[in-house]
Amino acid sequence: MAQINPPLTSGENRSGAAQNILEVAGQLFARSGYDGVSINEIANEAGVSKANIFHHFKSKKGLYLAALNKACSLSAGVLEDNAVESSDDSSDRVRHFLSSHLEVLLQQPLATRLIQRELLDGAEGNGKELAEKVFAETFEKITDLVRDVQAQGAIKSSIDASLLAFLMVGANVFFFENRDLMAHLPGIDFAGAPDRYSEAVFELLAHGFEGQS
Amino acid sequence: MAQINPPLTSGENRSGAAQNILEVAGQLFARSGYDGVSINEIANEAGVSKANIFHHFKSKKGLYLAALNKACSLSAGVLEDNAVESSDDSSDRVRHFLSSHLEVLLQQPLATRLIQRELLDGAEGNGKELAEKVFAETFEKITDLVRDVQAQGAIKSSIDASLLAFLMVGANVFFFENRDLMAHLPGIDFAGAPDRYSEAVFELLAHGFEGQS
DNA sequence: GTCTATAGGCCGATAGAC
DNA sequence: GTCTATCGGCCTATAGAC
Repeated sequence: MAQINPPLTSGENRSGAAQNILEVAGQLFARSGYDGVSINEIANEAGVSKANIFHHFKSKKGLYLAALNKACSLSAGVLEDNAVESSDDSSDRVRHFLSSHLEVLLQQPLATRLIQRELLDGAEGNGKELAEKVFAETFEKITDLVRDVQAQGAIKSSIDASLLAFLMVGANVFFFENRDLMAHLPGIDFAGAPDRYSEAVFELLAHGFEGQS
Repeated sequence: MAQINPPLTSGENRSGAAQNILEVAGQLFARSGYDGVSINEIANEAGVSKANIFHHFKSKKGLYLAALNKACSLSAGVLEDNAVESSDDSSDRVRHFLSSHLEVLLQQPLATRLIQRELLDGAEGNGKELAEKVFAETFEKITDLVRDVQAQGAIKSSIDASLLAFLMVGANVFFFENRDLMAHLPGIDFAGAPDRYSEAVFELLAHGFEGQS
């Protein structure tokens, strides 16, 4: 299937110095947000001069968008091959998606955080559409998967596929966002254990909490 | 029951002008984050001079913390009376908590957003502990509720109460965070309908997606 | 309590040498 | 491509009149 939109660059066309700047900028933007980082800080951390940054990127916003672009490219690309392919028996595909989606989020915490941050405070017209596209694509992918499994009869036909997809993505994103906070909450035994979390979420979503077992 | 910690002030002890400043600051900080708002902007929006802000609040950070404090007070207080009290039959309490918790989030979008933002990018040592306390208290409240209902037999004993509580809070927070984005996603019919969302989430969590119904 | 005026510093961005 | 030096502006915060 051909790419329709211009491919996200993710920075591999740039010189070594530019790549270094881009990576450092991504880290700092993910940590502190666009307004919370100065070009000076990026320059110091990257070991280059401020002017050099403006040589490789036309403005602070341009640098930020390049970093966001790279993050979106990373985040969208990995899920592609990982989660939809396991064409075993039907309901295992849902289980597999849940765990590998969370794995993707956790393996690229900076990219995930940058995208989450952009969804939270992105001003309309900057990179927000980019982040929203990544979100929408993930969401549609899993909705399709749910509908597929549903057609095979392993998910009740009365279930709203969009809702189930939304809850699955939400469960994973919420885990990612609060993984540090969870660690010092009492009585949570899945805090540092995403695999156990994924499995427990699947069991709960599959069978529900009502009953006597 | 006596308050142990010093009560969150929520701003009602302040003069009219100070309250006005505090409210405007809360709105702008919620929208753009701490670094994304200047004292000048707050002063203009509030119709006072910059110096007047520093008369009522000792610093920008002090103003921010006051706004965060107010938001935490609002967010923690409302849930108190609203959700745990309905002592009807057991599993209805879970349903009721789900919908009224979401209602609280949506009725105070600025406070909710300010707290969510602080959880995302708060530097350790500013107001992050405050926001974490609000989160932790909500979480413990619902965990207790789940355990309670579980003891009455309406929730399987095999379910991890912490996990169910985590998922419920997460489902609501995720809805809140993405309610604007959802509106232009295809195939979501619960986008502008939190009540329908709450009910559907309850049904799914209660009975699961597996089966033939 | 509220204002105008201003201090002192860091900001994003540019000029120009090498 | 990389640097030093610098510009004009906006920032937080303060001084001091009223």
